[in-house]
Amino acid sequence: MRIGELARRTGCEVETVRYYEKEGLLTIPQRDGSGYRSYTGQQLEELQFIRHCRSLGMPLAEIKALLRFRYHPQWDCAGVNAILDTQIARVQEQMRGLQSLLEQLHLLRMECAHRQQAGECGIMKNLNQAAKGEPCLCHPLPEGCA
Amino acid sequence: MRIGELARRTGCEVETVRYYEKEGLLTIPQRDGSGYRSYTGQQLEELQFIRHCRSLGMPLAEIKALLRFRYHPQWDCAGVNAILDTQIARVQEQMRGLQSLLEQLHLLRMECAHRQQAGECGIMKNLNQAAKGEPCLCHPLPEGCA
DNA sequence: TAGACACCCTGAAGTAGCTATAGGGTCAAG
DNA sequence: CTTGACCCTATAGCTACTTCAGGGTGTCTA
Ligand SMILES: [Zn+2]
Ligand SMILES: [Zn+2]
Ligand SMILES: [Zn+2]
Ligand SMILES: [Zn+2]
Repeated sequence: MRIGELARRTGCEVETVRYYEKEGLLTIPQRDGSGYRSYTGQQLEELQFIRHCRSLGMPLAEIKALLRFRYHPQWDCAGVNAILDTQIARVQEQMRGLQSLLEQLHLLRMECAHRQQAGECGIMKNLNQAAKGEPCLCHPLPEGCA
Repeated sequence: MRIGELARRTGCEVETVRYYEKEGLLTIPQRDGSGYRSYTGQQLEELQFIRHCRSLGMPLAEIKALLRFRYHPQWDCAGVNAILDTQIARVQEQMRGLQSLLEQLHLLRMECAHRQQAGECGIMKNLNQAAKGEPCLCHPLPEGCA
């Protein structure tokens, strides 16, 4: 099959497929008489493997590593588990960051209940205070306001 | 003060300061006899305002908008509130995404309890199944596995 | 007076994972 | 013989920086 059909079947863009090839994730395909890429069912599976891992938020470098385990089923899977654990830790870390961000934003948002002049707006007042080095409501920690 | 002191006082890198200037966030500073940038207390506050907003996860375009409200205190603050609401919605959206990602990763991770050959590893088996278009444990939805 | 060192300058490239654009070739249908 | 759908390469753009190459400035010391 050609690149368009491959893309349609996997739900990803043609440019993305070419990008994965350039990045060394997808096996280099054969070319037909017109110089068009020609893919096999193997490569369709390979691309679906990649997209599935991407949907789990994994970076391309780690997907590359997982593909190597796919091609070497006799290898010890400890590396696979490690990749998963790393990814879980990364996602947890990001969630912690977003959680505290959300709390800060909520605190800040509550400073303005109704429309008024920006100079009187509790949000702007708070941001301007913080700019002067004074304490702010959104970062009520001892050393806050990075 | 020169750029190094400004950077030290705000805890950001010299290159970041020059970057903000290039992006039109920081007021263009005076230059001294040697062509070095020379900053005032006003600009220190401006930079601290920017860094504070960045610590709330706001993109530079929205910080630019907030800076305009800072310089126009007579404007209606509805735009300020809208920026905050947008940012809160964005963070909530990201958290929802990460939350479901985390659940999927946990389900997948549980497929392998001990070291073995990658070909026998429950994680790899699951990923390979998904690559063939078969249902996977990490995406147990009707249409899952994007 | 020469060298060392800390600081400053510009401009360009690199990061992640694509997406989009420019400028062209291939092929079947009408 | 032209239209349209598809394909190709190479390059730039996106975010928010960081890093690097190559060079200038200013002060202190030997
Ligand atoms: Zn307000
Ligand atoms: Zn704050
Ligand atoms: Zn395993
Ligand atoms: Zn899945």
